[in-house]
Amino acid sequence: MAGIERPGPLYQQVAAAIRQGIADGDFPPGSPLPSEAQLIERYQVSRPTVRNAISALRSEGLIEVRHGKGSFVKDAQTPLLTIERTVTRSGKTFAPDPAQWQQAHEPTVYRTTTTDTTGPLLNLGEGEALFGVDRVLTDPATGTRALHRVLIPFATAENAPTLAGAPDTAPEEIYAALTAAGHKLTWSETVRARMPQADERTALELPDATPVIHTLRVTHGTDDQPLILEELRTSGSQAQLSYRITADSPRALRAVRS
Amino acid sequence: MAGIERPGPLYQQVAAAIRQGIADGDFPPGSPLPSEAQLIERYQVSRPTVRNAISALRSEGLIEVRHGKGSFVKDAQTPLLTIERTVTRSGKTFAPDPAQWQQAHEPTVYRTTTTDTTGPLLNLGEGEALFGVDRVLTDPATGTRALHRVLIPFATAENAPTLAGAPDTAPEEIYAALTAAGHKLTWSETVRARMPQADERTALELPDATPVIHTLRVTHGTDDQPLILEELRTSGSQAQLSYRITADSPRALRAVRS
DNA sequence: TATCATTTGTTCGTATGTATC
DNA sequence: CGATACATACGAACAAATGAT
Repeated sequence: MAGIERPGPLYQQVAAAIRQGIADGDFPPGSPLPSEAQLIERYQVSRPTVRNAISALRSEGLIEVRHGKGSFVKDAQTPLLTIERTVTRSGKTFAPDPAQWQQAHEPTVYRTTTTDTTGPLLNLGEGEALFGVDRVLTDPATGTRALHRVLIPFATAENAPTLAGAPDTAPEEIYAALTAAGHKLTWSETVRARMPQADERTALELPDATPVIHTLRVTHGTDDQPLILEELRTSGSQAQLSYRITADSPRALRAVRS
Repeated sequence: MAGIERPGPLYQQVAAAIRQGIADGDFPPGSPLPSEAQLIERYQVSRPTVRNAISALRSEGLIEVRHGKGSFVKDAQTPLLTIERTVTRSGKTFAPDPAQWQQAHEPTVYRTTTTDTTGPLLNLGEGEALFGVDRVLTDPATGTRALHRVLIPFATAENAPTLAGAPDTAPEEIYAALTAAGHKLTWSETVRARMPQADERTALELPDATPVIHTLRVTHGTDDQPLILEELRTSGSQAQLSYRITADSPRALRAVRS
């Protein structure tokens, strides 16, 4: 054994030794770890033990393993992209999300109905008709991807003539259309994090051990009536959300459940 | 082989079959999966293959494995706890976070200095002196835990007499003290998600495949001057954050980096 | 293009340790 | 205490990706 004496499972001892090596700068960010064969030799353990140790480090997000090449230390992941979630407005026009999103494809427009998740948020029963618009967004500067969805109840579309014909409008312009229809808009938003589903992992091109940030934003009009629902999913380690907050009098807080 | 013919690694086929069983309701939430020995028998594969499949499902957060007992289907985890991040005020008093936090221990008060993360947020150089206050919070209704940290620059404490003597004050009262000192407060907050460190996993009592939601909140006073920095870390699957947003004129957005 | 060495991925077999009931 | 279930550990072989020859 080479420098391993602490108690606990062998593979954890190996993992701890490698962790220490990373912390000590023996393996700087981006550099390769010793190969499995070398780790076997160095710590005098079997291959399953080495692989178990590497698996532990990978699920901590500390290293990245590439088939046929080796294991590499991830660089301390400062989020590359900041997504500003505060809504800004100049007169009657709303500023777009300052992230330089590009659409990977044309938006997908479809019809659907409320579910037990979306129904309560829109203050509708189950089975009510909705327009849905899905977009895959890309930030070309960082390569970060995001999935964006807008759900527009038929009732909302009917009251804002611009929307009924073209639900695949940018969110800023939906806001403007709703304002033009006489609404004074406010928003409520919830944020949660979870591990991605398999399809999300491929759609967002997520590496291992990367959680998904999931936001639900409800746009409220006059009398706090819910008008539309937006959903945004993106990488929790590549992107961060940003909010600006001002103190407000304690109106009845809308309870937002998901 | 029993119902497995798709291509790809064997363990992925087994994992897919179990996933399907969960989706089909063969294994309802909370119920145990067949034991390893039974899965070996059912799919006619070796023990490493079965364990590999189970490991994949575990890292997706689909199942939970308990030593000596078995593997259990996790119930679809709707966040149990909503943490309202909007600041509300009545006159000169600020309302506390409505989550029913209890302190697990007395707050830990210490002195520290700015780092390359905290310095820029507070608009200070590196090595500037700070008070630090750490708290472990618990929501008794759900058992959800959170780690809260307040960093108070000495310069801020000196200008708000109440703070200098007792930095371990509840955030609402810090806000009130800063308002009393003549500041009109605004806040900027960033949210990110990542996998927990080992110590966070134990402190927050996180199960496997659970990401951490990490927020950084800067309180700004007159002239957008940064006054204090708050940090909140909690489970991304047990808790969700909630924000209320009103459209604002496009002032210079404070770029918040972490 | 083809081949080869290196490196990680998958799969089998087997034995023993430890937690739960 | 014993039976069951998961955890750890060793050994061995072949597959697949990568990069260089």
